[in-house]
Amino acid sequence: MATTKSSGTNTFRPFPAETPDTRATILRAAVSIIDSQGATALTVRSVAAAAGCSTTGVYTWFGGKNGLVEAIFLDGFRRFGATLDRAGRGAEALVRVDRLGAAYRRWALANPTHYAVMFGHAVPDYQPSAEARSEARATFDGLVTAVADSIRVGSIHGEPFEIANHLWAGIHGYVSLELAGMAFETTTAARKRTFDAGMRRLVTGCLGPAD
Amino acid sequence: MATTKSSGTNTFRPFPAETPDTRATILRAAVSIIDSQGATALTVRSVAAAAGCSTTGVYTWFGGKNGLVEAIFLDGFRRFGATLDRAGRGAEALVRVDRLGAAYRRWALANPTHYAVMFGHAVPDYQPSAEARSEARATFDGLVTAVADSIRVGSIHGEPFEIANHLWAGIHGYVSLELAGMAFETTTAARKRTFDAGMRRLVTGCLGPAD
DNA sequence: GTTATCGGTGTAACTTTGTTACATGGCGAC
DNA sequence: GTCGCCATGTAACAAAGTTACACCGATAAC
Repeated sequence: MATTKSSGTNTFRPFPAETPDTRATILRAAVSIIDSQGATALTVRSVAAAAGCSTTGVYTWFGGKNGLVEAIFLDGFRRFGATLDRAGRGAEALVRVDRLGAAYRRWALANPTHYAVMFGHAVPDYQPSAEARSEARATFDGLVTAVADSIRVGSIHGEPFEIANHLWAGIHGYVSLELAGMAFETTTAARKRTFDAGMRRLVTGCLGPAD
Repeated sequence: MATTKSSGTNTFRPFPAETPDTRATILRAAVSIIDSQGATALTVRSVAAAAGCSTTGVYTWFGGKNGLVEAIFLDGFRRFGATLDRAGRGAEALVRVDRLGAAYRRWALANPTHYAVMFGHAVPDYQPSAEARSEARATFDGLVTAVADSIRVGSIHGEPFEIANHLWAGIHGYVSLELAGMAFETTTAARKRTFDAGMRRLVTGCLGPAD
């Protein structure tokens, strides 16, 4: 039920690092498991064992497996958003778009299960709550506006928000198909070339007027 | 182990419709469950009950749940491919592309769980085998070449295969985000408008030279 | 005609996993 | 010092994938 209890009985904590912070420990263990062993290995028991607590701890701090997965979902979007923010700094308009696309693909390929939890149904039964989806979208609002701003000074015409959304959909499409094993290319180098060409094509489609 | 046993003891079957064909019955039941109740409800027991047999039947004909899901996977691509084939007939180049995109989105939204099994990890533990992925790609080879052919007579330049792949990725990106609840628009009408605009933008990106 | 073999079937059990009930213990409040 | 809260652990329950085993009917062999 109660999913956020970060401030427990210890109301005065001069050094927050001292507290065990069971919730963070469990979440770290869960992310570690899902990254290293996949979604199937993410069981309440395995998480509890890795976190050094009993299964009850997962229910105390996350309300159940769903709550834990939702925390993984949100954690993923925060990290993903931070990575994209870093990649999107400096450089000029169109270069920034290219870098964001490359960083997007790199992060997704490096964290395939995490990405699947965020955008697919990697964990059965789990559906992100409205709040979680909203926060996920908020993460992308940052990206979307960054892209839009970087684009506005370029040679692109059209509504910035719609263009950023279009780029997002296209990039996600390439990455999602590649992760699903549906890419036609057999080598990673070839897939990267295809992705890069796709990025150029996507941007090309945004150079003209909306229609 | 043995997944295909369509020819059993009855070597001579003057009227194939007479045979019970347990395998087809089980598969039909599974597809029905996954379409109407989602991936979570797809249990070996529920499928067996719906098919009017015991759980052993699923193991006899599909080798286990994985084999059953793989059959669903393949069945989905066959139906999906047939739908796209129907939608892509007649009409001229760019119109065909638009119709294919619309049919693609319509099928995916009408069969969300099935689509998730085919392109996401809707069922835990299941990973399509190499043969299944190959057959799925073969289904799309039909689409890809159809698109490429329909495009070749149009005003589009570039390698047909790459362009068709690009359109596929873009369409899948929009549809996949919409199915994940990540679309920014709140009404289905608005989402359709965004998708249509995206289709135009995707095609626009293919009008110029490759780079 | 009798018998052996093979393959599809059902029952029942085992294992894993999500979940919950209940008892315990530590900590602050009064 | 006592009470109450709440995080925790143990143990149990229910659901689901899987497997062992016995059964039965048809076909083939003799």
